[in-house]
Amino acid sequence: MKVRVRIAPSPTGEDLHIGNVYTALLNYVFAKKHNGKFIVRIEDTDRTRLVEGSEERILKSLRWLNLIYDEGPDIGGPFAPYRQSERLPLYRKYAEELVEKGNAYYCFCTAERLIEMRRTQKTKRELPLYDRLCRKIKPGDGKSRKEKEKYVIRLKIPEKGTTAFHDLIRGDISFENNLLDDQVLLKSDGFPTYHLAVVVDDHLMEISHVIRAEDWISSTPKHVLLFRYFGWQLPVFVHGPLLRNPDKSKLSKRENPVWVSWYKEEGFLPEAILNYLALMGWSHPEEKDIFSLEEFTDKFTLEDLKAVGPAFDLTKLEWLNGEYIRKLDESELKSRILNFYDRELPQNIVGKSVPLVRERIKKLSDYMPLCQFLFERPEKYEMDLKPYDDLLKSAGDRLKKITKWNASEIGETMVQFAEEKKIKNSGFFMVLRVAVSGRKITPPLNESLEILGKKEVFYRCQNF
RNA sequence: GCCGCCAUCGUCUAGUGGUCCAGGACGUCAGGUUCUCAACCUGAAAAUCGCGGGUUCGAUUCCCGCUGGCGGUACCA
Repeated sequence: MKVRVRIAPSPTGEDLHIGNVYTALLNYVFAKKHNGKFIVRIEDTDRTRLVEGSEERILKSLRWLNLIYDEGPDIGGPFAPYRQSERLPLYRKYAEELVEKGNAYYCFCTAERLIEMRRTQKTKRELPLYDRLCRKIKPGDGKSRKEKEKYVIRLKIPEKGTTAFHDLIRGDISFENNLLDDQVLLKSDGFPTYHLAVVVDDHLMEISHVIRAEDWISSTPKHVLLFRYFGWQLPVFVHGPLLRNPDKSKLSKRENPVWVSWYKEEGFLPEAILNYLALMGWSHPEEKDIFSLEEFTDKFTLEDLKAVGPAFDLTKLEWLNGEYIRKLDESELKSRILNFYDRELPQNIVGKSVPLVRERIKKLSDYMPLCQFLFERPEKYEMDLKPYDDLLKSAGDRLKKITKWNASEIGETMVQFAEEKKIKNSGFFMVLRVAVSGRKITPPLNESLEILGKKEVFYRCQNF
């Protein structure tokens, strides 16, 4: 079977949601593994929730993450367009076809009636389903009424029986038909609902595997019914776990950063994010925690995916990110840092500082707090330096005399100096550190002084 | 409420009838190293395998029930 999978983000948020990244990763990896196609389809059928620029940012984030898609709204493909708002006539056509076949019907109920209906259902403790009033309208009457009245098209759910489907990781799942709602397929604004659009497009785009999160399980029977009514072949359904907040609720922006842009701004590396996500619901056969996307692709199988919703743990992501930073070679890390801070930083200083910070930062954003003093003189000092005025000045004088300005010379000189002054190394180095950087936590001192240069160090020993 | 999915250390997970008084990783704690902080090394604590029944010579592993968590229940996706 030709493998074609898709992700279907809706442009209703600030950016790509990290939960969508997870689903995208599963789809991407599955496609790559089977030499299939990974497709992005934008599901922009809800005009009320549409967010300006969202689609653009979603696509940009996918690229940033290196989840490169083969077909999509901006790059086209054999089944274009890949934006549902540009496929409207299609959905109408198929919805009408269903009405024609008797598997769907026009509904003229107003929003007010539906609200009222649900209210009574609630008080009578009945199921909150559409009462199927318009299902009784004769087909001919429906056809003529729709010419002058606002209407939607609803799916006709069988009154009896069950609708079942097979999920690749959860097995057989079945639902009683009498618990299913006569779902709206075509809204009164002419846009399809997700349910219609997803089925039509998945079929038309020849999607072989529908890999999505588990919150779609309960609407899958409606999709199955649609596939059947149309006489189309069912894709393989795979419902992965839903990422959770620490309290185990569905991952939300209230409790967790969810937008990819946040992770980018925080200095997480795309490869670390993907590696971390790969650990959700799946584990490497050799119990490895760190592996590349290629290796993940090689070892991954959908069947091994667990159905439990894992909690998203930023702490572990940070650790993993640190591991990835340490694996980067110096020039690569240098350019990532330079890239991360859009403002102009002196390349040579960043380059020299890289070996000093590589083991000290977990995120790219950790760089500046640690290295700011290499670029500008400290404004504040985390320690009162008054008592050490003389000490620092004479240390400055001593440093000035060094002819070969390098870390080891500086180190030896300072150790000797501390000895002469009968101060403990650790105490002395701390005073010097704060004088030069303003901070108690810095990269190794000698190397930092080397980078700063003799003149600047001398200056900072005199002025604080 | 109803329907559905799920259930191993705090978190991510391994394991599947005996080799598991449950293994790894993050985190935590202690120690080592050290000019600070990291990194690194060593070690420790941490899961009566949600509870109760079965099946079995034997269940974390199979079955049932319960409980709990989560999801769905829209002219949102």
